[in-house]
Amino acid sequence: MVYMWSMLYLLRNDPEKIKASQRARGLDESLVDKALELDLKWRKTLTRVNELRREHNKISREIATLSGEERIKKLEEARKLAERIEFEERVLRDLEEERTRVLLGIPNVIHDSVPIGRSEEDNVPIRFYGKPKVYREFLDEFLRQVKGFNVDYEVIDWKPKGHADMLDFLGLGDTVKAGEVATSRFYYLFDDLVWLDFGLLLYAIDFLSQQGFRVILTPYMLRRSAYEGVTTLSDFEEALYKIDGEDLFLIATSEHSIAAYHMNDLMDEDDLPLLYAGVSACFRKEAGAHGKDTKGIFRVHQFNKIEQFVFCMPEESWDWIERLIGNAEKLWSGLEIPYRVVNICSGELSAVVAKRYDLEAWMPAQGKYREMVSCSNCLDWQSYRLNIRFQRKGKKGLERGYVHTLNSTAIASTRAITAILENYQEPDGCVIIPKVLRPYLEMFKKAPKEVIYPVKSKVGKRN
RNA sequence: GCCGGGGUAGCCUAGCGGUAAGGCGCAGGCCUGGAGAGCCUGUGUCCCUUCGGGGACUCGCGGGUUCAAAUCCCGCCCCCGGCGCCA
Repeated sequence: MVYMWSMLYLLRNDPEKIKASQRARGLDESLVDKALELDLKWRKTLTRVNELRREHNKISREIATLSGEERIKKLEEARKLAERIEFEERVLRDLEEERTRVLLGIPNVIHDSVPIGRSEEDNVPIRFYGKPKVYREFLDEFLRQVKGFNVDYEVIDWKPKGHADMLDFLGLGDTVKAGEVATSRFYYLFDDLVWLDFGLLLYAIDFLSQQGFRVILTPYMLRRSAYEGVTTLSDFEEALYKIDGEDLFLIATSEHSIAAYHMNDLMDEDDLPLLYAGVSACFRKEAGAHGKDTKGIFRVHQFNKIEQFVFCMPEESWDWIERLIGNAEKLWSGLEIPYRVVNICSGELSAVVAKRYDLEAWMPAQGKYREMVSCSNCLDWQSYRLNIRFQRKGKKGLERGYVHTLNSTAIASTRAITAILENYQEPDGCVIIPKVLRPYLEMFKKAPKEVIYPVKSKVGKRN
């Protein structure tokens, strides 16, 4: 069995598969032919260089045993050969760089089960949970999003407040002041919402640690060389904050620091899978999102997140993606928040990912299902770039290859809070606390236990 | 930040201008009633192959000197110890 980098393997053995993936993503498929040609040239050149080097090594070895005329003659010969080798090596290096550049630029090859499509509209819902509260005016919109599934729902005649309005109404959040001192998309949260934030995180790590996930706190910054292994170049401009004057980037998710944790590692098959429940703040520029979700805390530059991360054997990753989305569903059905799981279409997938499920919570005030969880199989896209390998006993001694990596949100705090503020909102604006979170609030004397009520701000500037 | 020591194959260790030595682990083979011990071979990356094998590369990373660099020179990264600073 061959376990080379899957992209190079496919290029040499099944280039049509890469082309089909490129087409499905709406990208240029001629890159594949270009890579194929470069690879062929590179291999030919390498063979030639190897022959020259062999000759040079032979002469060089002879020189050590010679003296006088003979030695001088061979020295001259070696010098000339070295010049030629230098030239050919430059050609080789250029070819290799170009081939690598093209290959690294090709997005992950999508899985057969990924729906072909261009936009959000082409994502395919596969499961629904819960009984959404649907405001009468959103009924058509809701039915459209249910796409023929038989989903039980409850029509309500009062319009829930949006989560942004709820921050003001409850007096527990301030995005205006945050905008003044930081920029927009930041927030101050107070009291009950802080307890709720922590409660959500604790709930998630308590659950995941019982599923065999190792709880892990990670660096909040990574150097570029590590970061290049986990994401695409465009993310460095669009998503990541850079520390001024230093080779450091704030992490957008602990997925990145966890993947990087095993950079250059070689794992025994017996050690896999490795399961991690990452705990971290996440920092995102949201550069391409002007005008979207500008109010409130749905889309922010900084939030807390519990992340599931798996390193596994290649043949197990398609099983693991189902288990990860399953874990996320257990957490969210535990919260009793209505959601649907969608299979993300080819055109919406990032380059890193071969397949992705999103878990989208029903948002009663928006009349929409909105993304809460993103669950992805990255195959060897990250592990190749980070050089994370496994070894196993094969027929001819040890076999080595690249592990597969997967990641999935468990709970991202601010988004989960928005979902709770809208789904657990009573007509009077109070918010019931999901039962499953209550144990994690019990331990704090001042934390809310059953209901979040509006408060008058002690600062008095707002409300 | 300063001074010293260090980074060698999966792990540990030698080598300090002449083409990576040794040990452990692991795999295969011999031996055995079986196991162990012992002995032999192999052990990273890549290319070519008529599938027998042949060859190149690899000593933290990147340059330089040389016919030849793990070894000498320059820059950078990381680890350990000490000093300084510090929650």
